Amino acid sequence: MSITVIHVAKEAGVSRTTVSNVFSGKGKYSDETRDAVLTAAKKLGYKPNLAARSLITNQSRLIGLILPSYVDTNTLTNSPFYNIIMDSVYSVLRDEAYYDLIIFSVPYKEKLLQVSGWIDARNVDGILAIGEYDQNFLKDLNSKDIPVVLIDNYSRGNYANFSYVNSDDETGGYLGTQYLINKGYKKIALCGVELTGPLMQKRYEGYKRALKEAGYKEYVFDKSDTPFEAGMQFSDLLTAQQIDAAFCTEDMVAVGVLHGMLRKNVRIGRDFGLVGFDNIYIGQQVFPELTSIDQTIFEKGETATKTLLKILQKKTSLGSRLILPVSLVARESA
Amino acid sequence: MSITVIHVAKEAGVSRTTVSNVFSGKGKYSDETRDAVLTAAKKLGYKPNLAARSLITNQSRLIGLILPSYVDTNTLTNSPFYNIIMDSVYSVLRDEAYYDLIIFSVPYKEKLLQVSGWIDARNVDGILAIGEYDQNFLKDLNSKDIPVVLIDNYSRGNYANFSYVNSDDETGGYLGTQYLINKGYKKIALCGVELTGPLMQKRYEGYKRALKEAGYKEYVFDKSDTPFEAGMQFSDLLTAQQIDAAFCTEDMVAVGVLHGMLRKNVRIGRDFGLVGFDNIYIGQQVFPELTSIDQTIFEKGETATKTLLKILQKKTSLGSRLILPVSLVARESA
DNA sequence: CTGAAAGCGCTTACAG
DNA sequence: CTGAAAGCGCTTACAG
Repeated sequence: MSITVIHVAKEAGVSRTTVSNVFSGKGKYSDETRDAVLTAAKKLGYKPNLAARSLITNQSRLIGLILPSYVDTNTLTNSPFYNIIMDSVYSVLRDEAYYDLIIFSVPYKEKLLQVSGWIDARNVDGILAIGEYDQNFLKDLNSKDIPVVLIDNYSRGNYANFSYVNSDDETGGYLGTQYLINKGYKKIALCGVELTGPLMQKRYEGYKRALKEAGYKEYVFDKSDTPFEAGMQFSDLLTAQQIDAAFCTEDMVAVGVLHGMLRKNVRIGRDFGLVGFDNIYIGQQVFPELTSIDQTIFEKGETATKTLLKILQKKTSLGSRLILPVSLVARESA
Repeated sequence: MSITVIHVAKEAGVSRTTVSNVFSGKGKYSDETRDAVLTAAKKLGYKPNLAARSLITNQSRLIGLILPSYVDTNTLTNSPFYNIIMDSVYSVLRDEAYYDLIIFSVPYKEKLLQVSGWIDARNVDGILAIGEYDQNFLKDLNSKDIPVVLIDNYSRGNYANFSYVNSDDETGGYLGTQYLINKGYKKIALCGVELTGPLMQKRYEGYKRALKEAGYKEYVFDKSDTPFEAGMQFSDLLTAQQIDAAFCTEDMVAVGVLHGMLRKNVRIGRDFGLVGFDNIYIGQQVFPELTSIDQTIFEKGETATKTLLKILQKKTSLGSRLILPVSLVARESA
């Protein structure tokens, strides 16, 4: 037996309509009426039941966050990136409007259909999705008729319900590589994990452009492993081929390269130049500290969330494509 | 206009009661009936509306996860610990039962009341809470009449709806310190952040016990800062006082000490011994790698979630107090 | 197994 | 502003 509008109405001596109006901020009522309702509600410990409200308004006040994780189940553990995004999403949701966050992690491609079902069942109001997904899933998302904001997704196609927030990955690749060139390094490698993905391709393109301008040769190292492990293994290949600098497409790869190089007594920042991408905290915790491309992850998450909120509040329309600037943060590794 | 039980019933040629029974797995129906219902539902794209179901069953199939964060808003970003917990919670929820996860982060003490309201509004079925909270909030949680499983909470008191999952923190403190003693270090410091908290006190007690057995003197360093920053600053104090080893109550502090020491050209693992607590991944990513107390964080989250699920399924009762074992993982820093 | 009926707690027109 | 009424989509007895 929970406390409902009926009890509050009785206690406050008003109609349930008025109670409803006060709590939803709709309709008209005097200040005294509002106070009476609020006092009664407080006295009885009344909280509107969101499920009941959801049933009639067809709004759940729930935002779904979709995280990809094809490698293993430990998405958050292995990717500081996602943590920052979650923090930023949460900080906006908490401050700007009353929406709760519900997480849908996608560990295997086979689960995509299931995720789609979960979204329907919860009647989620809007979706935030990070990364790349296959076309069928995107088509499915788009067909749900709710706004979707994609972070770091480069898919093309006609998705009327999508908006996009990306970073200027190509410029990042260019800046990182150019920095190494300016520092005097000659044999500059690109190191990354699954470079075939569209996002990594952008960073790769930036690398190419900088090398081309300088007339340098490409050395590309790609591996399908956890970023840190891949980096460790790259360090063997890099020394074997007498490469003297590496631009890594993500910081965790750079941390792996750093670890491997230090183990070989290579003097990082002098005999070997290292630049990462992401500018996550671990880059400042390792020693020597990592030079990196800052992609303002927190702001990216904030921007995406605010975009979604604006669409939900009908203050803007769908279809925007934002590209956030990047910058180089020079530290000790190059 | 969404597809409801009525449409499915009509399509399958059965009653809505039967459709409901099939989807909830209750009542009796033949295999043919079930197939007919499922076929019709699939054809129409029917998904049960959880809000409607919730309204009548008074179950939301939602688990609330409460994370504390008094320092700043970036809970997840700064604490790899929480990420592992979230991954583990999610992995159990996904595999064992259909529950969705809804996150309630508590950035400021003033927001605790608000969190309480959110829990009520969403009619959450059960709660997972990490860390310490003030007594009023705990009392409030307990009064909600839903099961609560606390991780790393040492509060005493009569909370009928609580269950606890902890690690053997005292033993961890003992093992870490004893290891340094056995390695021949003489002046062994304890370094931590906000050591007055009950959890850190346990680790401190273990440190004390080991020192006492060896007849060594205590050197305690406590600071209220982010763990890494505190560690960096400890490194100055440690060298100034010619301490030759440190047991840190959390890995991130140890990483800070390590960074500071390396910057001073101290040979870690030889001239200075360093042991952390948590055994998070960063301990294997820094060089030299960190010796640490493994507190099986992932298993702790799994255990807590499974405990909650069992209580919800009435397969066990409330009030259990589990203490998970810890062990020392020797690496390079001591 | 079925079908009609009641009801979960709320919001939404609508006539006053 | 109020109050009676309908209805969101589901589940739950209950009589058959």
